[in-house]
Amino acid sequence: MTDTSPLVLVDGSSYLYRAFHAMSQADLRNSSGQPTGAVRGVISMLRRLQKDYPDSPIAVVFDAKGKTFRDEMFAEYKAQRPPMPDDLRSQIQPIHDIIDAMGLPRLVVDGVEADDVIGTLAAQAGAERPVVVSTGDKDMAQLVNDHVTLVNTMTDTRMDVAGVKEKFGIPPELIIDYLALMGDKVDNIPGVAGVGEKTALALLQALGGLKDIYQRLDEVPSLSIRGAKSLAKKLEDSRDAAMLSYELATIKCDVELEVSIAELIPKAPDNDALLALFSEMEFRSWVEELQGSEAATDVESSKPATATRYEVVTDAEVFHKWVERLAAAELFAFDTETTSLNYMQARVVGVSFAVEAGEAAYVPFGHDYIDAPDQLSEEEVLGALKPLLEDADCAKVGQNLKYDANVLANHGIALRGIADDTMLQSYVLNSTASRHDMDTLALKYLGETTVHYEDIAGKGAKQLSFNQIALEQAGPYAAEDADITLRLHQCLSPQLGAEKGLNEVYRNIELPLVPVLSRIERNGALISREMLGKQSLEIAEKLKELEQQAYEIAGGEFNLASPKQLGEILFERLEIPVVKKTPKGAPSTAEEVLVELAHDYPLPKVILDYRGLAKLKSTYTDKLPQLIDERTGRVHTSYHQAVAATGRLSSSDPNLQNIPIRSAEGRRIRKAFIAAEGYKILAADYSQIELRIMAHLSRDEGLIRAFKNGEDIHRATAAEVFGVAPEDVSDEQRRNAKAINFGLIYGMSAFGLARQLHIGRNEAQQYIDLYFERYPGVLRYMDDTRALAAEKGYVETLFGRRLHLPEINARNGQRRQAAERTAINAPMQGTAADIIKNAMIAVDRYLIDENPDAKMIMQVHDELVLEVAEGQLEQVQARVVELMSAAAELAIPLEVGVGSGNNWDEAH
DNA sequence: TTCTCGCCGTAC
DNA sequence: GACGTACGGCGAGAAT
Repeated sequence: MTDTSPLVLVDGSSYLYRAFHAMSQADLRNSSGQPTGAVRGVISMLRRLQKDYPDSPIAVVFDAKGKTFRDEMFAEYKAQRPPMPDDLRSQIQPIHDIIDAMGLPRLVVDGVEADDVIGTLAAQAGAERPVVVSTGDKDMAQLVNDHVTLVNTMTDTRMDVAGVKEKFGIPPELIIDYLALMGDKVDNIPGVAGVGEKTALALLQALGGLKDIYQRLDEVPSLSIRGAKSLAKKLEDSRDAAMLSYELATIKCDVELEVSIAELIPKAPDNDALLALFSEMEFRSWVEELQGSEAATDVESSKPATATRYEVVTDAEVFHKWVERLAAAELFAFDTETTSLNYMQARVVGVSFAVEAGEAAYVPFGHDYIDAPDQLSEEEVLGALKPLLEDADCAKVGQNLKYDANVLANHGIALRGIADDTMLQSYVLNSTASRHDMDTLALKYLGETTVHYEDIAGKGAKQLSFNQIALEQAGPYAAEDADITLRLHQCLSPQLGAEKGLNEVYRNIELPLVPVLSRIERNGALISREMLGKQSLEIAEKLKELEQQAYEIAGGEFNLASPKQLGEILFERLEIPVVKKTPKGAPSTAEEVLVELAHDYPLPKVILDYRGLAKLKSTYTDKLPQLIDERTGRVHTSYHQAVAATGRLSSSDPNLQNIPIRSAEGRRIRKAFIAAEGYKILAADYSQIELRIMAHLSRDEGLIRAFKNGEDIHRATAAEVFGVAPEDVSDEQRRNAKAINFGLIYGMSAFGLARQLHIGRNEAQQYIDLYFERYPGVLRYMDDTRALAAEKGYVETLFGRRLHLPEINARNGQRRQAAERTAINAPMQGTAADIIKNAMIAVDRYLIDENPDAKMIMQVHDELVLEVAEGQLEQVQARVVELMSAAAELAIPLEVGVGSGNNWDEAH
């Protein structure tokens, strides 16, 4: 604890109301119906404050029950306030309990309001130490001075003296006068009748405080204020009310308190109590966090926090000492700082390292703000590091090293020797956790609050790039990244090592995939700007026509892209019956609804066509060309390896995994994914991989037989379910069987199937019953999976990847059922993901070892896309199919379909 | 002007 | 309400 850590005073009552109203839309409740929104809001705000001011004394202040001195002063004070809603009242006790368990001092003083307690404590702190008042109440601005700042933790805004002047147009000293003139409807402070915000401000700016205004009443009529003539009389009439309002609005700063600031030190949290309270409220992520960090906090409390030694290295001798140290180390953590998040454009401007926990260095070489100190040169730093970074035997750990590998490649450095990646360690340990970024992991596993990038770089339009950040700030931030990475590694490696299956997924699949993905990303996909541009223009023409048609039918113009406006036109003006509603109760205009309405009305068809084309244009034909890299002429997606809970990759900027294929106009976009001169696009995809996995996992004889015989699986299913010979299966029967097959993979219910097939629920249930009768192994597998999930709390893929299902035993039926559906789907989707990842590693190794003129350019869940020199097409194609088929040993063959052509569409 | 949320639609 | 996993564009309303 230092003397300069600010005293933090939290206006609990103001947050209580604000959180309640902010969260009321969502109507959060736990499964026993207890409302929890305000609890969550208030507690998350306190957690943020704790993180922001870890060493500060703190008080969380609430209004006392019963009358206050203001009520004695003015009987009508706050008389207009409606009684506290029951849903809020019932949340107060839990909030108090949680605050106590968090170890935070909680204050309630009879006869006064929270504001007054806060004002008094702020006054007591005086100039001794800075005070931060956390509140959502603007009235508190009167407390602001050189030592006191206001923070609204819900909106993350701060207000100091200058901030008050900016926001209100007057200094803090005049805030009470301002409130007295204006009055306050909510608190029933009368103010001066007829004076609102504008007039109050003008008066204060022209004449000074309330007393001055009343002394200079004669000057009022000549002021250039609207209604100045009658204003003096209004003021005169309300003189008493104004004086009373002034008293009411004044925060009392001399309340007698039984505690002193020195006593406002947070205690260690009672984690057991917290766990029970969070569990009761069903705050899942906080429960998880507590459970995950138990080990960490235990360790922490038993020994003092390690002091950190972070240095900025600008001296050649010191730098080379570090390099020697890195070379001699068994393992080191490192991180690059760069100019951009775009890995193709980013330049490295500094590198940080850590060898021992708590100690780290940042070596800048590209910071170029005004008056930046002298730094070592890029050549000297990267030149000395290159041998280490490229040495496969020199073990390194990082957080999301794919990014570092990509940017180092921009400097001609090929990163090797990736011993561990903490992001992937965290992901494999618990893929259900929502984020695996370093800040989150540091808090979760180390109990450390890290410096956030936004803290030092700002945010929004005025965000600085890293090379513009002063070394005083950049150094500790960058060094901390390396230090935290190393410490995370020390924490996560043993956890992973203790789980054989998880460790294998991590070692054999995720880690080796990193350099493979890096290469695919950097290879990029060649797309034709011309073709997409032409398509955009043509679509624009068609959209214009459709728009005109829509206006004619609707009898007026409206925004076709607005579901709200469209809903009004369709269901109010045209009086078309509402088929379905959105979860929020608005009439749905979703595709399936419009398709149905299109039978009977002309407008829905036009809207459907419009939407389809507008989507293609904005998301694809307009957007993709913007993402072409200037130098390579290609688009370079980012594959995310720690996002999808099932183990799949995801892709963004651009997302290459949802390029259209189902419509002709959509396929035109695939035609724009072309091969370079002399090359062809090769696309290889697994056929029915998830159903094959289901056959393998369930060991169902019928399903296995069908796949072994190479049958058309949907036709075979139809033959079984509908009791006809395979050759007699009608198109409709096959279509229905296909829907059943997909539905099974997704854990679909009879209701879902009925909706999909537009049949009755009973009929759908009959299909499902028949299916399970014909494929009893599948039924057994599904039952077993649900049971196992409920018992263990997770499900596994064939390769041992785990997916945690915290809600599998939820009392809330809807949530539990959702978890059960995930339990059914995840082993199949996840095993498929494991398999194609294995295949990618194998194909990559083949491309490197045998060096054909070919490269992988895309992965789309069950498909690999390569760009291959024409002369080597057949050879590469054969090998890719072979390697993909051999990526897993199942009870049935893994069939791979393959095609090639001048573009992605032709390759299908 | 910028941010967040809901809705919708694309892929596998 | 009711079918799993993603990403992303747009409108609308809130915050600024």
